[in-house]
Amino acid sequence: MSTIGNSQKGRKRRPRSHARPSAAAAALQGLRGARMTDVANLAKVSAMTVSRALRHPAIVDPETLKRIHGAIEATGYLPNRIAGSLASQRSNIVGLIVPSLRNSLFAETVKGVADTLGDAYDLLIADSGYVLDREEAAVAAFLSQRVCGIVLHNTKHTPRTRRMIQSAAIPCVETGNLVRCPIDMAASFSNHKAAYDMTAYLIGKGYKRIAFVSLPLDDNDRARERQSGYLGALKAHRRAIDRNIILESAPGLRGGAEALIELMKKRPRIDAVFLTGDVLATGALLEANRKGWRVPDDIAIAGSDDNELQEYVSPPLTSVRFPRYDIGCTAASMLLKRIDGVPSAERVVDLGFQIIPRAST
Amino acid sequence: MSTIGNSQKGRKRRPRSHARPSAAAAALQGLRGARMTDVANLAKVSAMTVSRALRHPAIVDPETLKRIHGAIEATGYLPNRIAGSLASQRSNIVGLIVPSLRNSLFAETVKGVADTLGDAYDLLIADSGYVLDREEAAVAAFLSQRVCGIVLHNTKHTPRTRRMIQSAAIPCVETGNLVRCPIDMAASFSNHKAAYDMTAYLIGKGYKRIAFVSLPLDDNDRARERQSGYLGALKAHRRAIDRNIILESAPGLRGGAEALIELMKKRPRIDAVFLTGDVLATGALLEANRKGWRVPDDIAIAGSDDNELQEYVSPPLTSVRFPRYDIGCTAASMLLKRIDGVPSAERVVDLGFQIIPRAST
DNA sequence: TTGAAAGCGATACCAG
DNA sequence: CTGGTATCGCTTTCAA
Repeated sequence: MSTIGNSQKGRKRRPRSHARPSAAAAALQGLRGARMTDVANLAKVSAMTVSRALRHPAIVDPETLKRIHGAIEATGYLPNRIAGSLASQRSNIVGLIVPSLRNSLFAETVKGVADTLGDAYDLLIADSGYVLDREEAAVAAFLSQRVCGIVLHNTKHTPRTRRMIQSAAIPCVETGNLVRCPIDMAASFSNHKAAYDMTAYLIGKGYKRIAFVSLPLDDNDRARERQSGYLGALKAHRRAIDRNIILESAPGLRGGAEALIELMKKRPRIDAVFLTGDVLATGALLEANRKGWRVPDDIAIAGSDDNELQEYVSPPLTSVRFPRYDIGCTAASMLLKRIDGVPSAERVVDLGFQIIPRAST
Repeated sequence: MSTIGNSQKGRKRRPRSHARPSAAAAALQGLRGARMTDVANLAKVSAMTVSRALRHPAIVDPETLKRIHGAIEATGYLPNRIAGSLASQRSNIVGLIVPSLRNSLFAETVKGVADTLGDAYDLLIADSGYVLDREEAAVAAFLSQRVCGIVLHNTKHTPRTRRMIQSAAIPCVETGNLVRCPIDMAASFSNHKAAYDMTAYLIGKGYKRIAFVSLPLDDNDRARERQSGYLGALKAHRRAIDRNIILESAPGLRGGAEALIELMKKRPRIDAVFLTGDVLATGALLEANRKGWRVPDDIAIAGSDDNELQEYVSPPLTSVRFPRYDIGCTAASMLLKRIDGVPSAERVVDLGFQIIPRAST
């Protein structure tokens, strides 16, 4: 019957070790590690009511709500989502895997996803380094973390990756290429068609010998699609295909510059180059400027993945614009719809692309 | 006494709704949602032994281990880290907050963190949009998620942000600027000194009227530090300070281009500009090229955050190089050390920077 | 080297 | 509108 207070009810148990760094300090600050029960005791309600106050405030008495919020404030309570997720069997974490965190292309998509997810969801990110096995490992890690959805940039996967995601039965959107048979859903554009259209555009402008440069095709389904789009356009227009002017290049400005140099050395008769991927086209253009090769008179240059830089160089680059930010937004919103149980319209969404003609061709 | 099998022991309970999408299908595939108990039953051991097999294989009998791995394979078991984290009171998720996911500067640091964390930790990422209140919200979300450590790019925070992190008592590294009093730890370089040194370098090259352009100082401690470094160098060299040639610019190539135009219009007598932040310097250089202003004869241009592009434009840009990738690596490794209980050496690590003189000055 | 029991902190369900 | 109770799936502890 002490008159000291009823603090008894609040803190009991915790017999396992878990040594909290000084219960005294915690009490002093009234902050460290308050649990829902602590809030409940302070507000003279049950933990359940606190839980409701947080999740469905509308069905809680306004007065009660006020007391609870006061208690939350006083204790510095931060809900434990680990416990919440375990109990409710649902998490609010979305996983995203890109081939490279460095590449600012992907940053656009990441930003679209993050913006669309908003405050209600958190974003787990991993980098597959363009390696399928690393993607698989990241997927396994994410599934262990029980993410509520996955966004993959890659559209080529190991069998186990597909199996794991399908078994987990969580929504998944692939964004790197418009695939016919997605694991689950896809939001993207057709790399094949983009390359086809750009090549056709160059042919239409009257260029006779058009070279093609991309990143290495190995494990890179996007690059592969683009090369096949280029080849398709040549065939459709009955142009000869010359394997000598089809290159795979290292990434970076230097990669593009070196590719151009090689092409000009080997086959001076080419009159146009389409460099797709990374910043290859910009690298080539800057190199042409340095060498004094006139663009487009000596050599026309077209790029892809349009950005502010391609618009600002001289001459500005003809390019294909991909809606990467929108793709991120769309991917996230497809995920959210599924999570919210909205009957899904389409599983594969084509966001298209746009050829931007400029002075370099 | 059925002779059908002992599958009885495996699947019982689960009376709450949680309707798993068809237990039959699950059984068929033998995959969906196996729990540790299921693995244990199949391997004829207790769940505890499975747990040990996963976490401390060395202390489990090799034969037992083999059976357990077989069972894991057969069931497609993926450990549930939510449950694991709740039980062990520790998570393996690190949280990272950058001002902008779009900016490739930050991508370097993100990559450094991700690479260093390796497979044992997952990375939660948020974007504060350069707004302190959004940083605070992200920190609250991360703490709710019970991250085991936090990396912040910002070094200016709301009081509540600091309080939350300190109360949570988890390791935290700030990376955007070398702060004297970090919340916990810091790994960075001095923005002040970098700007000071670059300004002094320009003075040493004989430039008389040096303009300064940065991103808006508002809520941006890095930009603030850089401006003060510039001012400090001018003072130290007894140069007059002219507020008319100190600009805050919008980001992007366009921002840099417009800043240069404004400076040339207003004060044609300036002979050098130091543009720091984003891609401002590159934008200015490209604009100078377009306008036919000779660099460095008409106007010298220096930048910061050196990258491949600054090296490739003509003339190549004098710049300051920041070790952003290393900063990410260092930040992550400081976090890991603390998590592993390694007695921490220094709380603040200065990674330095490097002035790269090129033809633009 | 292995197992049984008791939590971790929240939520679902049902009763009041 | 509110509370009691039984889990969620794993790890800690302690005993065998």
